[in-house]
Amino acid sequence: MHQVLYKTMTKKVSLADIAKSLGVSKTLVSLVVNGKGDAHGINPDTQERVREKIRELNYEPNALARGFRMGKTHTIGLIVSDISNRFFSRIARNIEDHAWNHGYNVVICSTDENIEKEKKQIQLLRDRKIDGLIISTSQEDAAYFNKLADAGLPHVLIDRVFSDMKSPNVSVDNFGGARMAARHLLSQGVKKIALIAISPVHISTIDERIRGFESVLNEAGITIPPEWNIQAPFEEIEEVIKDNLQKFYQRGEMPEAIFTLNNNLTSTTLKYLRKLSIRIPEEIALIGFDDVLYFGFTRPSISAIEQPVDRISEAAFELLLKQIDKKSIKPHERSVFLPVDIIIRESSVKPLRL
Amino acid sequence: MHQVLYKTMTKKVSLADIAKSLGVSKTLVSLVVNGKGDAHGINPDTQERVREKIRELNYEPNALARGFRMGKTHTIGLIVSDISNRFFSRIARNIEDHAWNHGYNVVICSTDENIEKEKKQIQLLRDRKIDGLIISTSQEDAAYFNKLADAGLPHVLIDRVFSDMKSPNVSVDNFGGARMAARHLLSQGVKKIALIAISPVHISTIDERIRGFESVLNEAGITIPPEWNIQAPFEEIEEVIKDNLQKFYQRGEMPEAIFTLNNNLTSTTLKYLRKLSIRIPEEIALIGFDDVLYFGFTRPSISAIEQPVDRISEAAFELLLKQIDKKSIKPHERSVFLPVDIIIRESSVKPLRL
DNA sequence: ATGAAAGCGCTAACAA
DNA sequence: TTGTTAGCGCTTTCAT
Repeated sequence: MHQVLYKTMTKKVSLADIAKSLGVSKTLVSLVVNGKGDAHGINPDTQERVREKIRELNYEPNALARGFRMGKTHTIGLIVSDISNRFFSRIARNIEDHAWNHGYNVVICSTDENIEKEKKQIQLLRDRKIDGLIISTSQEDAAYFNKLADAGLPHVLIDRVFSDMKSPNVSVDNFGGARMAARHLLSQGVKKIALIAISPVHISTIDERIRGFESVLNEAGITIPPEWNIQAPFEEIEEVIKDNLQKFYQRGEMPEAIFTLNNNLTSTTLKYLRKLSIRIPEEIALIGFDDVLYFGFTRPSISAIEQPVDRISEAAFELLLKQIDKKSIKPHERSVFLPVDIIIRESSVKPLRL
Repeated sequence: MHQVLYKTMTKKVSLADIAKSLGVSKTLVSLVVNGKGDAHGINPDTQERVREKIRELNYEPNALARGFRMGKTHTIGLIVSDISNRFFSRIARNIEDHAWNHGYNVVICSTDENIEKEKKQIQLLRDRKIDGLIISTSQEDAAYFNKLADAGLPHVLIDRVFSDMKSPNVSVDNFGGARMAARHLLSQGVKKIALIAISPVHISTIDERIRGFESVLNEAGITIPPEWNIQAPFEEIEEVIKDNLQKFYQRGEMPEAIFTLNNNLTSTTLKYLRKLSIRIPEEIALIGFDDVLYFGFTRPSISAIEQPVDRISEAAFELLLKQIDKKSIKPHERSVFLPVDIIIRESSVKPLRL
């Protein structure tokens, strides 16, 4: 056995190896490796000898073994619908930074709004013993997460949340943001308004945005006709938007304004509006939920409801870390609710009719 | 000791637990858990009893322990300069999909082009025993990766590669793409051309794009004057572009065209060109390396060199998997080299001068 | 067809 | 100030 190792393999050097070659115990080495040497009153000389040997043998601690032993992987999961969506990639970036600053890695998963896939991903991450989870869920209710909470997995829901929920969560004022958009549109004198959402509508953000938007219209005595109340399944966004816009155009019955419920929808709508050479905002005004950098310098620039991505990420990570570190979260801190802003640009401002 | 566990903790159930409660051995349970029951000729009834118990006790295999024992984490690392850059978030998404299909998770790290940070990240991932690594490096030469190769860590370099390199890698024709851009610009009759790059220029993609672009200009007897050969450090892209564009504008000495070396640079340039109300393409034509969805429907739409993101990701993952699975990679497969396309849109087409 | 036992690399009681 | 030892949960020879 020994010979075999000896002969061929460049076996990784372990704690035991360096302990043996130094004639000390593994404990000792472990202590100095983890910087607990002084705290445990270990002879500075000995410590130096250990460090020397570590360098000499090129020892690399096996974090996996350590994690196994300590029940901690220093890895968190981030689950979103699509990491290539700018909103989520910015969140990912922010969370990654916070994680890095605290010695954590983050593994990302995209669900494509597929609930079964999402559950599988969560289960896999749990099996892999991640220390915590930040998730923008596609599920329909809080049941699954209440179970997660009971199971003691630190996690926080972001973006999409549920009202009756134990889990810490951070969300934005989707309802209020949508109301801002509606009021703004109304102030431009438009009455014929279309709305483009993704289905399933059970997703809290979408639901709230729809309700907020319609609430203002209703107050003004306006209803969105069914054919202008569009819902596109995640995989069919392109087709649905394209088809509907074309239909409007051909029939000559176009809305005066469109409210799109996320940045992806906004971009896609913009794309097909352009293809049809429909003038924005003259023929159709456009405003979307969720701002994206380029909206600011497109021609026309695109109005949007801006979400505080940095604050979302920061709050989420903080909430997660508290759970991981078993620090208490006061009830009123458990749900972080952030305001949004409306950024009015060219796309939604109707030219003055003199 | 036992009492303590017994009393309070809802200890996770382990293989041993279900083995004990069934009066069988851990081996047996392990075998059926891993679906090797039949192969080892284990009594179907026994197998069913085990499965039953697993359900009853809600047993969840500890993938961490398994990984520790087997020396495999089923996790790969993806290191890029910035995951929120659309180019990389698309790559991430693609790689994540491939990984998921093969039972792997991916942990992402953004380096901000910081070499020291990158090295720390790699080291951390190695300590965490990831099975492999896909990286768009910011390093200056292949030395580090040659060492990685020697150390036996499966990895593949993407996007940015080195010529003298052992590591499998996948890159695109940066040189050729830049030449296309240059030829196109020349065909529009422009002679006064500026180039905006990120520094450090040692990054292979940037270097190649610059060389490719200049080679065509040189052939046409054109040189880019130093003040139009702009290099922006990663953290100062905004400022540098803004300042330079302003300078051109104020002095009234503007180039007729600008070539930007990545999508971020293109967007930022576009942004400040607009702020200065400089007309594109009439006053300044613009073409960038790396295409982004919205370039297609901006007004004007933006010309760009398009990279085959899907193929990059696919090739990279395949190359990585082969290494992880210890399958041989033929020498000629070790470097995947992909073509790029030029997409000519409005921003780079000069109006006819009659 | 099933079981015993060793061991992956590390940490933490407990001893000395 | 340092060492002994017992696991963490799993897989895998090698026995039976």
